[in-house]
Amino acid sequence: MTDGESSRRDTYRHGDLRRTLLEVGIALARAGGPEAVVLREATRQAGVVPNAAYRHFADRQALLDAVCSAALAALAVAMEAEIAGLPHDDTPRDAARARLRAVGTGYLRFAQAEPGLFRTAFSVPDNLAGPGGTGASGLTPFGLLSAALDALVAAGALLPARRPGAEFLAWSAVHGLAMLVIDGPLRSLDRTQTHDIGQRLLDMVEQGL
Amino acid sequence: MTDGESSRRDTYRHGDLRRTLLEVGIALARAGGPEAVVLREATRQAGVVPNAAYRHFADRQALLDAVCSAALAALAVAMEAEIAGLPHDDTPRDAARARLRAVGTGYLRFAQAEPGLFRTAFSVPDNLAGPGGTGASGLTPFGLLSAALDALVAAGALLPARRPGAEFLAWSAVHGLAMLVIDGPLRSLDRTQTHDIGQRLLDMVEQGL
DNA sequence: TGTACATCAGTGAACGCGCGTTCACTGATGTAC
DNA sequence: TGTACATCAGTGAACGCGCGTTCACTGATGTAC
Repeated sequence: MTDGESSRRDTYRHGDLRRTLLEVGIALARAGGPEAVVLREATRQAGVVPNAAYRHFADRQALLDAVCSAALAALAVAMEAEIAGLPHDDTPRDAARARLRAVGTGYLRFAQAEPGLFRTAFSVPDNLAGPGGTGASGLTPFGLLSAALDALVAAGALLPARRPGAEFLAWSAVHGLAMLVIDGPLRSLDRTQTHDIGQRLLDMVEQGL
Repeated sequence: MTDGESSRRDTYRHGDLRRTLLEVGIALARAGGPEAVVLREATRQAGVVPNAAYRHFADRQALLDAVCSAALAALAVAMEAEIAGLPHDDTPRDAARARLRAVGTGYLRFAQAEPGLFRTAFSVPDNLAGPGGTGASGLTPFGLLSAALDALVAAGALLPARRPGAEFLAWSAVHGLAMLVIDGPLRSLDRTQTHDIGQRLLDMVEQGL
């Protein structure tokens, strides 16, 4: 908890410790990835004694799960924002193609802008297709990808026979690039370069699907 | 150290503690990934007091680096083995295509067969393009991919204009699938299913490059 | 409107754990004579 | 071939660290009368 936040605390009761712990946990994940989400550090920053966390989370993993859901939600929001920025005057076919690209671009942008949260979002694999972490549309990142591919089929830009499992192909490509960019040998590239290679990758996916 | 190994130790001197620690370290990484490479556990299994490790490695990171190099080497060997199994009577064009596929297939097979080593290989990103971890050909995994792409250009199966940076596109796709399969939502798939989706992914790369 | 009381959020102290790492040491090895 | 000695690989003991988690507690809050 920052000084600004701790001044909120007029009594020895905190007020909304659960929310504060979650926010601090997200900040920790943002800065250092999932392994940085440490109970003692979270309570320290919340201005509270370590075991106070157990009033609100069963254990460390429960806090991490909550942070992980929040990270997935943030990713979904970033992807939705990318879609929202699209022009509306395209043909249905072009619009569907642009939407798939936007999904991929949003994913890559988020990974680069928030590597800690990105790594956290994928640290509890079960959450991926699971319930947690949706954006305004109510869809998970995976759901957004699936919907974009469905739209591609509906617009006649993807053969229905190629549809099954296509999310895993597209996802693999984009996820792999994200990993190489944030943790791997491409991490020294700047924004422009990664954007370019990202677009080439999305060309490859579009062409290859 | 196993009982078999400890019986080698006829004196209080170990003989080849460096090698033993490295081998134990590799076994730990195989079983639990990079975070399982723990100095105290390695010395325990080597039948030696914890600080004995410091005669052979500057610190824990130095041991991990060595294990990481070994993991990269094992990956390179797996990829080379996949290439070596290719038929020799193809046209140069088909042979070059098959070689790229073999590189990808070897990568995916290794990731699934040895997830712990695979994760360890990528835990010290600098090693990727760096000196450590080559196979019999003297090439790193990255080098094997580059060479396969060069051969594709030489055989006329890839436009030279598309060659620059192509390794990152191909690598992204395959690396992403590997991650989804070992840590992500595809980890419940069996060998056959992952092989199929892997081949579809390689189709996409071939088509899309 | 005022008082008695149950609830339960946060306290204070402590636990055991395993880790990486440092220190001064001992005693088997291999070399020089 | 035999002896003296320097080297240095492995020992034994200890350190400080930060972690997650458990325990019995206290005192502010909000509700029932």
